[in-house]
Amino acid sequence: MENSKKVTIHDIAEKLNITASTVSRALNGNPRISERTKKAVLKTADELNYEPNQVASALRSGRTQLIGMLVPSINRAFFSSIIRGVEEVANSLGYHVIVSPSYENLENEERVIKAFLSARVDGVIASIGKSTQQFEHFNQVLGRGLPLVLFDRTTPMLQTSQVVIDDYQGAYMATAHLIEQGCTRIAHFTTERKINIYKERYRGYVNALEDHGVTFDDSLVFSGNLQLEDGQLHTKQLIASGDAFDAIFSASDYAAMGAMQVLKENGFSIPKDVALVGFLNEPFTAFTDPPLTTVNQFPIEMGRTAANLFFNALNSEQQKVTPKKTVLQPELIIRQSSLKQES
Amino acid sequence: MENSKKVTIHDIAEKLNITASTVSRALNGNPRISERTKKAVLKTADELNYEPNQVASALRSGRTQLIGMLVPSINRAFFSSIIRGVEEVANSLGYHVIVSPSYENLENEERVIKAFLSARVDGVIASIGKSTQQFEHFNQVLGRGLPLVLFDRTTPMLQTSQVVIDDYQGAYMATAHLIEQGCTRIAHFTTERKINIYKERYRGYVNALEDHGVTFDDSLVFSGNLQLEDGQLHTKQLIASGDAFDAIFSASDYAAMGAMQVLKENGFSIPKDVALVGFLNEPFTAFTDPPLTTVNQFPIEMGRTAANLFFNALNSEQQKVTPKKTVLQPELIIRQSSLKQES
DNA sequence: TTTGTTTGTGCAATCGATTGCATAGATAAT
DNA sequence: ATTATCTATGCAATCGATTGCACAAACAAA
Repeated sequence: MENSKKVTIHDIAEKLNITASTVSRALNGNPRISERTKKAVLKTADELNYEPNQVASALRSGRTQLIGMLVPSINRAFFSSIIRGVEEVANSLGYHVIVSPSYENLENEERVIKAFLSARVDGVIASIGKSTQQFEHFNQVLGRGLPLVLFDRTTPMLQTSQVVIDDYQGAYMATAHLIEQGCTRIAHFTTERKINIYKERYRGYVNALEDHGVTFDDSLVFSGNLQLEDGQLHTKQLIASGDAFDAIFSASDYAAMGAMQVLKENGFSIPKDVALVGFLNEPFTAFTDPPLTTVNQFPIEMGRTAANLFFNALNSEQQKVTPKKTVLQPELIIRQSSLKQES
Repeated sequence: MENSKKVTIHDIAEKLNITASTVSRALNGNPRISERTKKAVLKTADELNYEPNQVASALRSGRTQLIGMLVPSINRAFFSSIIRGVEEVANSLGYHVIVSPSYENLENEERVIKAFLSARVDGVIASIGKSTQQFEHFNQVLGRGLPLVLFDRTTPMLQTSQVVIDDYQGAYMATAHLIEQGCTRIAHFTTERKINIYKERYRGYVNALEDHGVTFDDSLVFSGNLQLEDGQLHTKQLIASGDAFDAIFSASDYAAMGAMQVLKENGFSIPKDVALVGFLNEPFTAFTDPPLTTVNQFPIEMGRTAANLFFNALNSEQQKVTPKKTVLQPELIIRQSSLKQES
C-alpha cells in the first residue's frame, strides 16, 4: 500500500520545521503549545498516517498501558465474563489486557506474575488459585508500587483492593427461598477447600436455616469437589442413607446438575419431591429440564468493578489510598427446579 | 521488601567491570561470549534480582512479544476456548496475547486493529465479524509485514494463513447419522448470513441427503439468526405446517435447544418422534434432557493450530512463505437426542 | 619471528517518545 | 525606555537493551 514504513514524530517535525519535542507536546495536548501549532501537527500527523509508537512511549514514560490479568481459567463462563468486563473498561481507556491462566497452580501463578512484571505491566488484576497459600508473588507486585486488585478469590493476607460478591447473602437467599417453598430437609453440597467463598456459602445456608427455625442437620451436608460427579455421588449417598430430604442447595451448578441427573434416574420429581438450587448461573442452567434455580454473580459487572478499582488505585498511586473492598450483591434466579408452588 | 528499584544490565556490568553490551550478549546466549563470563553474568543477575525490561528490548529489537487477537466475543464458550488454545502455545514461547472483542462490528474491528498496530504487536490472529465485507484493516496488518492468521471465520479476500474446521464434513456426518437412524424427513435450520461456515453446513446437509437417496425438500429448510428464539419459531412453524418431519438438524446448538423446548411442549418425544442434532458442542448440550447430539469443533485445538501457524509465519517472515490453510476435522458427538436405536 | 585467525569484549549509535531546563520574542508593568 | 512576565518552542539527556563494527589478546601457521 503506502510507503507504510515507520513515521515518527521527527518526520512530522521536519515537515513543519519544528522540533520533535514540540510535536510530542502538541500530540499530548500540552497547554504550552499554541493552537496554531497543534492544528498543524495534528493535520500533518494525519496526512503522514502517523501512528504513535507505544513502545517508545512506554520506555520513556514508564507506563505501558498494559494490565496483567491472572485468572484460574480462561474458558470458564464465569471467568471469561469477568475478563470481558475488565476489557470493556480497560479498552475504553486505551489500555490493553494480557490474560494468563494459572489453572489453580501456584507455580503457574508465580511464573505468570513474573512474566507480567517483565512485560512491565502497569498493574495486576487477579483471582487467586484454590490452593494458593503463599502470596509472596503478589507482594512483589505491591512492592513495585503497582496497583493490585483481587476479585472473587481473595485473601485477607494481602492489603489491597478487592471485589467479591456476597456469597453469604447468595446462599442465604437460596436457602430461605427453599424454606419458603416449604422445604425443611435441605441438603447442602460444599467443599473442604480453604477458600473463603465456599465457607461463606455454607454460613449463609446455616444461618438461613436458623433464622427460619429449621433445624440444622449435619448429616445433610456433603463435602467434595463440587464437580458433576461429586453431585452425583452425594445424591446417591443421600438417597441410600434413607434420610428424609426435600431439597438440595449445592454451592456449585455442576454438582447441582449431577444431583438432578441422579434424582431423575431414581424417579424423583423435581421440584415436587426434591427442590434444587445451584450456584453461579452457569449458562447451561437455563437449559436443563427443569431449568435450574441458581445464584447470579454478575461476572461482567464484577469485571467492570475490578477495572474501576484498578484505575482508582492507578490514578492515585502517589497518595497511597487505602485499599477498597467492594461487595457486589448477588441475585437469586428462580427457575422451575425449586418452584413448588406458584408465587 | 528489597530495594526493588530497577536493576539494569548496566548495574550488572558495573559490578563485574565489563560493559552492558557483554552483559546483554551473555544473557542472550550469544556464542561469542566466554562461558566464564556468562556464568558470572547469570550469577550476578540472579543476585541482583535482575528482570529484563521487555519494553526497552522491544523498542530496540522491534519485537514486542505481543500477539493481538481479535475475536467476535470473549465470553462465548467457543471463542474463549480458542483463546485458551492460542495462549497455551504463545505463553509457552514467551509471548503474551492481548485479546479484544469486535462484537461483530466493523468499526470495532478497525479500531482494535489500529490499537494493535499502535501497541506494535508482532502480529495478529483474528476471526472476522459476521457482517464484515471490507478488509482494508487486515491488509494494513499484512502491509506492515506482520503475520496474520485467520480462524473459523475467514475470507478468500485475504491472502494469508487460516485455520477452519470442515463445516461441510460436520454437517454431512450429522445428516448421515440421522438418516442411519431411519429419518427421512430431516429439517434444517440455517441462516442467510453471507458467512461461509453456514453455507458449508447447508451444503453438507444437502449432499448427505442426496448421497443417501433421501429427497431434498426445500420446505424443510428454515432460515433465521440461529438463536434460541429462531429455533423455537422455526419449530412452531414446522409443526403448524403439518408437513411430516422426523428430525431436525440445526446449524447451531441454541436453535436446536429452542427446537427441543417447543417439541417437548407440544408432546413430541425426542428422539422417538423427532431426532435432534445441533452444532458447536456448546457446554449446555451435555446437560439438556435428552442430551443433545452435536458437532464438536475442537476449539482449543483450533486455537493451538492458529498459534502454530502464526509462529510459522513469524519465523519465516523473510522468506514470505505461501499462506497455509489448515482444515480440522470435526467430530460428531452422538447423544440421546438422536439415538433412535441402539447402535 | 612474522603473518593470519580466532575469541572475547568494548564503543557508540540506535529504537522513538518524553521532559526538565533554557531561551527568544512578545507583551505588560513601571 | 527599561525591566519583569509570559508564551511558545528548542536543546539535549534519558528510558534500557541491542547490535554493527572495531580491536586487543591469544593462538596457530609458516
